[in-house]
Amino acid sequence: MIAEKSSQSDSPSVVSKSLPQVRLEMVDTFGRLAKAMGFARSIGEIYGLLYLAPAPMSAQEIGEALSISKGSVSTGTRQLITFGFVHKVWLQKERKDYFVAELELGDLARAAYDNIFKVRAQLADRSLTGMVETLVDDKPDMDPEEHALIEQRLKRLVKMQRRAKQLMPLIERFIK
Amino acid sequence: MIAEKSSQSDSPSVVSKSLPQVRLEMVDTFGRLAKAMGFARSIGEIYGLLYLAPAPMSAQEIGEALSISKGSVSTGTRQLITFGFVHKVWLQKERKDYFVAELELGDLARAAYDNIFKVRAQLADRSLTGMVETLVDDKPDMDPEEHALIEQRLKRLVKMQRRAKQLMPLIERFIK
DNA sequence: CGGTGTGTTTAGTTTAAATTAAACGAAATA
DNA sequence: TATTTCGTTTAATTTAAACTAAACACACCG
Repeated sequence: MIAEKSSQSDSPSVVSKSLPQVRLEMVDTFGRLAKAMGFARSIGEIYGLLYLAPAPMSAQEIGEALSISKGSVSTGTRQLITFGFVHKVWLQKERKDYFVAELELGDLARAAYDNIFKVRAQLADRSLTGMVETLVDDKPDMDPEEHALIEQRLKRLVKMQRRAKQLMPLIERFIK
Repeated sequence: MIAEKSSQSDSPSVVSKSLPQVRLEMVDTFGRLAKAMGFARSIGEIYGLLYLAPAPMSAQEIGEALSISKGSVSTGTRQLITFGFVHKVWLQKERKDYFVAELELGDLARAAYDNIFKVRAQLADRSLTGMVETLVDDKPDMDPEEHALIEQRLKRLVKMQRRAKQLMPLIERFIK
């Protein structure tokens, strides 16, 4: 038999108050999305949970809703906060932290852009520069033809990177 | 009979011909990049190897240069080919496949865009649509206030997605 | 037909990452 | 000060992904 909707009284192993289907789907969707972007699934799930929450949620509530541990909630929320996807709120008199999803889509996109795309672009930039330098060092020991070929291909990459850099402010204008 | 390559000058445990430093760096850089984008590191390494290769490389050569197994080379090259980053060539009379990196930067960017970004966008699209439908199903059992709130937030997402869609042709124009 | 040189697939192993449980620490409460 | 209640951190476990070795399949050649 499958999940009886409303048994007279709640049996012990049943989740205290199960979420509506939409919210479960949102949790799942953001969980997948996070994973696709190289983050832990739970990070996405927490955000998905908070995104449709009618009120700020405590760490404990989050853990129970998603069946994950205190520790995971702690590290997950911390990450989300540093990325700017979530913020803490303090409810009157309460000792607990409460969490709220950042809904402002512009802010969200910008945070993602700054923290992920831009950083990666810089890293790529640096290593490309490094390779150009290395090629100079390698030159003496290298077949001249191979050297020329590699030089030419590195130049391609530099060119591509320049193009990407042109694209960036364009995107920035769009999402800010 | 297992003929070792040529007994004259090769010591057995030494890699047949070690790559110049630049090429090693390229392998490493693309390996990292791939990992950062959620792919297996080896995928990136294969591409990095081929990108600076003076000639098409066989599966065996790739495996030896990167010290990875036949199987990894096989699955790696397959992925790269389906993404359009690499293609096979047949050298005259040879039975083996040889691999070449796709150098055309436009093609590369387009392939990445089509195969990764666009696909993800479509997936997100579909699940969002699904959630809107689910919300309709959920409505009867749901607190009207919560329903309204969720509806409003789903609408935000839809709006954001519409913006993202506007951005896409812009990017396409740029990279094609 | 074998036999040889390929590429692919599969089952099992290894490695890396995410998650948890438990210890710890800090603040509030009495 | 002792106690409770959170939140964070650490060590250990679990889970997932990548990788390998070996079996398999296919084409070609004798």
